[in-house]
Amino acid sequence: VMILRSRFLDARRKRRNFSKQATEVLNEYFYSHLSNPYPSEEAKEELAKKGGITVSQVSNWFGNKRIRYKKNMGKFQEEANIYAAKTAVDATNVVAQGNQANSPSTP
Amino acid sequence: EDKDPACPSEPCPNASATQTFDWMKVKRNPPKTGKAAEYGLLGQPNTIRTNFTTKQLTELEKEFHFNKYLTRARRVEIAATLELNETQVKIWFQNRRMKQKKREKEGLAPAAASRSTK
DNA sequence: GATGCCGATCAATCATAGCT
DNA sequence: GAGCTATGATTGATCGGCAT
Repeated sequence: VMILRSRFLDARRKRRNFSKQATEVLNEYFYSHLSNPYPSEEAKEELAKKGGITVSQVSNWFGNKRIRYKKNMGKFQEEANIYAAKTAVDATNVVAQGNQANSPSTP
Repeated sequence: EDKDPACPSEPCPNASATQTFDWMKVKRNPPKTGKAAEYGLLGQPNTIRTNFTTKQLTELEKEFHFNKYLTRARRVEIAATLELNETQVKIWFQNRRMKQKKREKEGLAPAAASRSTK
């Protein structure tokens, strides 16, 4: 039965890629928090504002990003390096003081 | 204990540079939706995501419009009628409620945004 | 102690965008 | 224009926490 498998009730039609700015903001956060890329509701709102997208879209983006990143880490290495260079903040672990603003890796 | 002091600065020539954090190792248990998985021997029965038919979705949607929450009795009834687990019906309603909430929340200020709504 | 709901997330899939 | 990959959205089901 080739029943209408078409989910002709999907809003996914007519999808539009995010702007360069939005993608930039999202990736910046993702790679600067690679140890725990789970933005809080507040952080999501902030990212949504900066990127000019909705909070749901931010959630979707992180959901997809996390899954796809761990599915094929190698594929994102290059991208990771690019963004790693332009970041420094790390709010998750809070390794106390004495951390350089150089490399994201843990001393 | 599983810290690998990879190469901090400098893109070391060693394969993957970035370390693997816990979240990357998270694995979800496969859906035990089965009930038909009783013959879980031989080939793998079906521990996969169930695909609801249009008919089932239509009925569920209809019921949802009538009641956002189900009583035990109603759930049993619907599950039997649609040939689904009680759990599947329960979960469907939970997800449906969340979807409803999400839509209401967003459908309140789609685009536009003349002045930062705050 | 079991059961339901919520909020967040996962994981697979859909459908389109975009490049070759 | 087909073919393939990248990507945003949807959704059945899981996880942890809290309430009953």
